Amino acid sequence: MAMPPPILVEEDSELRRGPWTLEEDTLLTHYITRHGEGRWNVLAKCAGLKRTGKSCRLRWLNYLKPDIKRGNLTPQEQLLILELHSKWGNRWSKIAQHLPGRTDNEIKNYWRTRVQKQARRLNVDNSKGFLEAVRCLRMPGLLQKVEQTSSLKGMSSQTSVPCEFLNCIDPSLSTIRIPGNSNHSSENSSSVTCPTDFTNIPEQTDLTSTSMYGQIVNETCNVGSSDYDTEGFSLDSASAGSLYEESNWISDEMRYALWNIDEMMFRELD
DNA sequence: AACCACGGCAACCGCCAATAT
DNA sequence: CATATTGGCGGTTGCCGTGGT
Repeated sequence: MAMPPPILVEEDSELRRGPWTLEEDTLLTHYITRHGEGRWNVLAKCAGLKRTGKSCRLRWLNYLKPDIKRGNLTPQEQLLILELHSKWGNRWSKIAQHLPGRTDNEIKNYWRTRVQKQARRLNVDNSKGFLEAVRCLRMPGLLQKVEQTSSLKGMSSQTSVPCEFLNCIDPSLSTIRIPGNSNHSSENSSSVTCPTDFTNIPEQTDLTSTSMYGQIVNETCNVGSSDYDTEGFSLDSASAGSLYEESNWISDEMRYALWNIDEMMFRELD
């Protein structure tokens, strides 16, 4: 494969920069497969790569590592990102620890390109107002979409999504009931269980069962060692919908923009 | 068909903390 | 203990594909 001309960097005579070639990827992958990762500067030299150790590390962690998950973020993952960002801010690596297979870079890009863009359109000075708006208005629609995807896949109607968002509707709310698919649901609604307290999320959260490879989890979702389960009272779909529609503290303009977010996020799933 | 604007994302940069010497 | 090196993180840049005109 023809390599693009290397960009000369001071001190190092021939360090390459820019997009990685297939040949470089192969070299890096084979080397790490045989020798493991770490000692990136040494690794770069030994692998025969004319790259900085940093560059190799980044390429491996963000692209080549076998367990990297590809494709659009699932609704569950999107919810989790919104939630964790509201809790931790721009701690991308920390947030990424809770989304198996997703990299901090990917989450950061998602946030900047999708979420912040909407914040700008809303003319909301970033975090608080916008996040509150997202929390209270996006939630029911997104939950419905989660339910739809699980229905389409013929899986259990019981879908779990961690959602402190619901606290903005009612702090004691942990379960929101949304319309179920009559094909597989014994009743007319199915429940989405959410933790009432998201502040105690364990450092190592395994959401593999909920989001890895696009699966929707049955029953409750395992977050760390404890299952989040129904606690408190339920909100039926009509109530959720009306809350969505009747949040009168928010402007029409903001509501419109938030609906656009729904469109944007849901389109990815269709 | 050509041009332009925009969005998404891979890759880089700069800083800082941890670790090695 | 001081300094150098390495690794990790968040912010930013720039390329490329796509859609609109």
